[in-house]
Amino acid sequence: MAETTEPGGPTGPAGPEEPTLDEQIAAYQREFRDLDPQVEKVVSALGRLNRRMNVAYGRQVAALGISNAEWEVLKTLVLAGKPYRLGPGELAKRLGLTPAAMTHRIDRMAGEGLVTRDRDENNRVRVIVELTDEGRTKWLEAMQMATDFEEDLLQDLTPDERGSLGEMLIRLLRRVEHAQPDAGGRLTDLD
Amino acid sequence: MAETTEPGGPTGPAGPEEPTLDEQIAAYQREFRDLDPQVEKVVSALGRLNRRMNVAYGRQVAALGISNAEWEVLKTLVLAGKPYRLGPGELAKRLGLTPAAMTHRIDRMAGEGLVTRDRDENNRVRVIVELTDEGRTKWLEAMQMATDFEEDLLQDLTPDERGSLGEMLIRLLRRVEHAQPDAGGRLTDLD
DNA sequence: CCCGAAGACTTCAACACTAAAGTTAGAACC
DNA sequence: GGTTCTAACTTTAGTGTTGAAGTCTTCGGG
Repeated sequence: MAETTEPGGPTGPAGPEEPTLDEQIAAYQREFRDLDPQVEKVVSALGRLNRRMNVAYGRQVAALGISNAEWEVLKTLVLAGKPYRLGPGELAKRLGLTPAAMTHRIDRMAGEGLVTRDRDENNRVRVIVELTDEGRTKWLEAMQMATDFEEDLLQDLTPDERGSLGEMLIRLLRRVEHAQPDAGGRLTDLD
Repeated sequence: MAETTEPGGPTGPAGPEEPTLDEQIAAYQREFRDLDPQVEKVVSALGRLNRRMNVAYGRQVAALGISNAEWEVLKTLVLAGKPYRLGPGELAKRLGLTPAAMTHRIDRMAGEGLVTRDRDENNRVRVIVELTDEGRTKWLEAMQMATDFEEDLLQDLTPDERGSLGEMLIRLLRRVEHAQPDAGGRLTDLD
């Protein structure tokens, strides 16, 4: 059964493999004349790196029986600090999803015992989502796995390199935040 | 109507705002003793940066009347090179989604005239998805917007900095790829 | 007081994606 | 040259998300 999907050459060693980063940039340059390879290299590497990292995180937390999406909620609640409470609206805003999606996500997580959902007694319009002890434990386990992974990931960089990498990324972040006052961008994934 | 969701202090200026990157790292350190702030800074900045960038891309291509998902398909076909053809299975693999999802995505895009879908006459099990002229034009327009944006994003970095940033990212990429032989990680988003 | 308006969710309908089962065309074997 | 295997898609059922409409509480006048 032939190779995979090659309509071209008979035995070309350059099959329709997924291109490496360098191949990809070369291909873009062929198709799009005024492309700065250095810029493209940074941007493409950023994108790929993030994608692989998210896959890795997903697998790790799956081992704990939670989804990446649930982990995001746990992180957000922990970041809010004791007593680990936030309303659905605020959670939705921070996670970058709609209130409707948040409602369902909280349903699930409450069913699994990771959070509780109660009406605010002082203002019965509001709802309070609070992390349970079980939820906090899950967060801790996931956090341990994540930091181990991250430490390993940066292993090849010297402390100086880590510093300058972080500094440059923050500069880019500032730039993109400045260019984007905010607006309703949906796209999941937190850090 | 009060602030937003503050059960704590009466007028604390530190409301439940979305934390800045530094606040976030400080919060994690409070909750998780053995956290390396430098590592966390890199990882968190990476995550945030990518999220904002994806939102930005999404808005730009939306102005052209296509979704981020559709743009990924266009990019993948262009990367395949002339005659801009790939099978649904190969597309699915490169985009990180299931063949089933690919089927529907191609349906839509064929309906919009961005691609054509035909059976391979030499092997009628296979299907060939090919970019139309309109699809290629859309890609070009999107590419122009994307590169303008990327160029602007990196504006504050010197050529040397761009080079070392790219080099470090690629080192990280290699490490994460090495640690992840591949496996079936789903998570969309391409570069 | 009672009424209208605003705020904070929740519900509903439509859509996109995944996992698993189904379909159909070539390949391999005897 | 028919049976079985495999590959490449498509279909189906179930989950998660969005956008819009609906519900319920609280606030602000008249």
